[in-house]
Amino acid sequence: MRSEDIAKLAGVSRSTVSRVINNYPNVPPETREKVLKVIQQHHYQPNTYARALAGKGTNTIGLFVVSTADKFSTHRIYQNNYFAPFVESVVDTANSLGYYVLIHTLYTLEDYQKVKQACLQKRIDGGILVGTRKEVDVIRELVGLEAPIVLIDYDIGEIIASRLDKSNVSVINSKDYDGAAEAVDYLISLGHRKIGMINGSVNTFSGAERFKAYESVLQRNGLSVEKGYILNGDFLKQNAYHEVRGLLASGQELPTAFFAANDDMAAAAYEAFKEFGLSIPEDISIVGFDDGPIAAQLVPKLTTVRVPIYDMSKEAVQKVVALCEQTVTAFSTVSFPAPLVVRDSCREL
Amino acid sequence: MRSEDIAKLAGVSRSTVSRVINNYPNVPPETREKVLKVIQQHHYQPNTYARALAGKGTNTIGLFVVSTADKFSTHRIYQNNYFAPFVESVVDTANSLGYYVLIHTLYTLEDYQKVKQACLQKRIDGGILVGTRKEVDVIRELVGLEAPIVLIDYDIGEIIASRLDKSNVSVINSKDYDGAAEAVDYLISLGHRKIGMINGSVNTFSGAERFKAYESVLQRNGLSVEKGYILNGDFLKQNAYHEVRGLLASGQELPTAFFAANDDMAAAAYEAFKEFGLSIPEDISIVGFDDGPIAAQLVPKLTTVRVPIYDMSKEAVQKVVALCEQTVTAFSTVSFPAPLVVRDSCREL
DNA sequence: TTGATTCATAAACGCGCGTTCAGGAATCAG
DNA sequence: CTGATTCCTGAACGCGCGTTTATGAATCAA
Repeated sequence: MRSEDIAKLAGVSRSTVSRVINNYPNVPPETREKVLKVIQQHHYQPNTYARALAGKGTNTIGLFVVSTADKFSTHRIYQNNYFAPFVESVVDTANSLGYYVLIHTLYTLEDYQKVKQACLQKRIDGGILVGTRKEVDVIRELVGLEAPIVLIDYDIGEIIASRLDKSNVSVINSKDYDGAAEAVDYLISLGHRKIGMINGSVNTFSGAERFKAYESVLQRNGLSVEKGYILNGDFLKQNAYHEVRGLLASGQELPTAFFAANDDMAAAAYEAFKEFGLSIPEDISIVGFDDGPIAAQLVPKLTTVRVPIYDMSKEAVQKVVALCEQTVTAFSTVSFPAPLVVRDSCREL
Repeated sequence: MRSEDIAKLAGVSRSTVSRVINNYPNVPPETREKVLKVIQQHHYQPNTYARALAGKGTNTIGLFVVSTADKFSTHRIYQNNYFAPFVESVVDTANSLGYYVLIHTLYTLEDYQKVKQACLQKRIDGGILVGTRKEVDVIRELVGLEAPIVLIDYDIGEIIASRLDKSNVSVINSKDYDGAAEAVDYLISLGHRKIGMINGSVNTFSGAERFKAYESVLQRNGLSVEKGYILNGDFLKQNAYHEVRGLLASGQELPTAFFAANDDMAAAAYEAFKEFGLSIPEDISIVGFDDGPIAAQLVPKLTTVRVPIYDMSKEAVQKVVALCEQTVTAFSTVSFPAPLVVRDSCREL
């Protein structure tokens, strides 16, 4: 069923059908009614690609989720308590704005080319990237495309930032440094002096910021940063679990508190602690990051830093859509606050 | 950058460029090389929509995830231990076959129209639906479309099944009835006589099958089906939690074992039991369904029925892609086995 | 009644690409 | 050397739709 068929059935020309569909003003009510009726009856839907080709967009945005694990890993990222809400929220927001979401997972550095490809092919009107690694020079790769791009959780350099208004790249992130600093400050205020860290991937914006804050706050308070207390994780449960067990089994003196770079790894620590007979918060305190769904489900409830995932993803979609529809032309950087949420996983020493 | 630009730069006609891109045999090696070089240099990518319009597909499949919750609910479905792996696996499989995935969430009955729309608009070459409700007459809505459709977790009637080879609709599901029967049989074999059920949405294929099996097995063993022991959930944690608490607080005699229609609701029962001082499996036994990631993470590890989610979603994508590319023309129904995985959440009476 | 203006609509072009078809060059057989 | 064949390639058409432009009808003012 093409628009020409509709035109014939309605006794008008194809142009008129098109004008009706696109809400042109200069078509008399009766004609409009007549055409709409035929469209309804035959369940006509304009061909997206012909439409796109003729100049309309495609109402499709790309969502590119960067995995810290590799494709063959058993750590599945959409089970991750950070990405899952992102995906869901992006899809819902986009749908409610009449947009479709093309979802793609990025495992390797080469996979980033998929973003460029999708834009060059005009497959998407714009794109959102979540969890981009720092070593990828995304800016240079993506700048200059026609499609607007929003990077969630990324930090562009100062220089590039100053020219951002001319770029097609916007950035949305949370104030991870501040949130992490507040978390560590909180532990210190409770009397903790030996504080361990369970790191996320430090080659991501979030991973790096959270660790930097940890180091700085310790130093600012005259506490030493013990290498042995820093566990290297990757935001995923499994590795964190083994790292924590390793420390616990080593026999060395333990920290009295841990700061985990995300909730999943904190949950892994919960398990390891339990297996070694350590109870939270009596024997050991812990703070997480993200405030994803598991945070409040853990026993005891996890004190953590809240990342406003829904707000961020909503903002990202709205931004991309606005840029696609040119209701906005300025690109921007938006930082959401990341406050500490105190629950039951820390005790005063 | 259009193919005509490439043609000019390479000193050939647009037709030749097209032939190179689409791997036509009748173009001499040198010419091919020359054109490919220009394409590489200028990062040319053919416009997807022009391509689609000219007869090629779009290499895009739709993934429609049906939510049992409503859009404004706080129960987010992609955090659900059943859907998240599905989404991830579908995306990965599709990408590895060179396909893109358009993801959509279906909340209301009207939302099912989105599936038809996407097909009619030629936005997708084919579609996959997960978790379709029974009351939706999806068959009638979707049959007759040009695009192939795969329904995961659905049961088409016998009559329609016999004509399935002429239809565009295929079905993939797990043998939920058998799996559930095995689970309840197992509890009975351990000596349990009072077995409760935590139901999922019985308006879905899975929900209905699992409950039917529960009833049948009890009756076959001469056990009565106690209304009071049947809790009505919706596959989501929160409601199950309140239902279980309600039963525990009611003061009535408790079952010695529960069969939960999925792992998430079993996890909710874990919490409720713990709060009422009941330990698993000493005081009460429980079996779940799905064998999602949390099953083995729960303490004690959950005995559950394994649904081969990755296999099913992989099969679904391969099926759709094969149908899109017409390497296969027969539509089919595939049922995967759902075996009981015995862990630590049940004890012998 | 006539010229000027508005309004409704159809014809025509372009979006970028795949593919068919025909023509020209090159190769071959005779 | 000539006619037949093969090989290569460019022109032309169509995919379905948005939009511009032109045309003809209808309305208005004078």
